[in-house]
Amino acid sequence: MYVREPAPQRSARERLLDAAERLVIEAGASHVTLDAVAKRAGLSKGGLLYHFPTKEALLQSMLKRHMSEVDERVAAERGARRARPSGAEGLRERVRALLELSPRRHAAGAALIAASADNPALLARFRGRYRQLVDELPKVPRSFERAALVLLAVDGLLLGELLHLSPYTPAERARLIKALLRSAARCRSVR
Amino acid sequence: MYVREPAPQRSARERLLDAAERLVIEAGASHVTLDAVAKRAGLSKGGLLYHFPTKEALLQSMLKRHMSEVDERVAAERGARRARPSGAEGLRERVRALLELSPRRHAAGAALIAASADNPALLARFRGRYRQLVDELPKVPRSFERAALVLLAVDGLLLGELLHLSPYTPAERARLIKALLRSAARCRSVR
DNA sequence: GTCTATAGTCCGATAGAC
DNA sequence: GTCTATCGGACTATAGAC
Repeated sequence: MYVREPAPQRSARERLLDAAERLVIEAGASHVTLDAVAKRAGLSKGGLLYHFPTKEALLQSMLKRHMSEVDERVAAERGARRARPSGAEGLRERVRALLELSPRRHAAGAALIAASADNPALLARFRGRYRQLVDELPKVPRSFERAALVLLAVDGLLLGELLHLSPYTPAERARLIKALLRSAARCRSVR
Repeated sequence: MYVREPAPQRSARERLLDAAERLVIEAGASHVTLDAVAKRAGLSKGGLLYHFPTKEALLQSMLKRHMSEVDERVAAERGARRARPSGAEGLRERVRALLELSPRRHAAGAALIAASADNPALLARFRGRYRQLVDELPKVPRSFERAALVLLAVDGLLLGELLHLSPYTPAERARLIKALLRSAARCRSVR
């Protein structure tokens, strides 16, 4: 006798988060309405609101799941090399992990930020996570700027693409990413 | 006899654009409603819609005016030095001009992008302007990446601040801007 | 847990008086 | 040119049946 299937298929909750994520990526923040999300997940609006009592709760869960997935990806990248690097060493790995994230994950993160754009509470969570990253940067006068500039350029690239105002061709983008990784690697020695 | 006052005071049209700009900066994109803009300009919604037949027309005019003002600022910076620089030389001046723009102008630009976030037509105009900038960058393999990375970092800083997810302290920000200008200046010689 | 129905709000836009 | 009044639609959220 079996215990009723451990995880027969994705739970309704997860299907809702999937649907919302797909929507925010494909249609943009303004199209993430309760109706649209529920319809896409094959549920009614009432059904959605059972799992997420408010829209903010939905966004909050999307954000949380997204950050977990990015962390897992970074941890995987880290595991494949050496354990627990710190300072600028960690930066290189994080930049690599960030840039090698699937386009889908990029889009999700950036679009989520856009969707949270006028919700200070949601953004605070994101900002806090970012601050942790900055605190791991080397403190030495020149190294800090070097490392932070790499981070800023990554932001510029990803946010620019989210907002559809990046004018770079795929070829140019590839060159930029290579340069970014080179730059991040160069930071290591200046630690 | 006088020709009915050349420009007695700001026209209703300009007052509307001012009001909309103040709103998008202070309250965020989602608060730029026709009602709110009209009220802030001391007009009714009907009055507003006489000058701007649709909301998109309003945003379009805001964008146009904003880009004109930035261009004027860059031209001023340019005039104070030497005329018509090109390539990476132009980059340094543009980066300087961009970074030295008033916080208000920064906020306006970034907030406008956010307000246009799901209007492809409006964004195309912005993207086109950006592409011109990229086309002025040096084409040489290493120089291009160097220069583009500076631009990307500027974007990252400004967009990050728009979205209120920049975690940098004012002191850190000042250090980053100095580093950015140094980096842009260094591009010149690699032309 | 999931549904339907609907309340209540706000938005962009139109119509027409002045 | 500017106003008031209002329409039609979309949104978040609630209430209550199943």
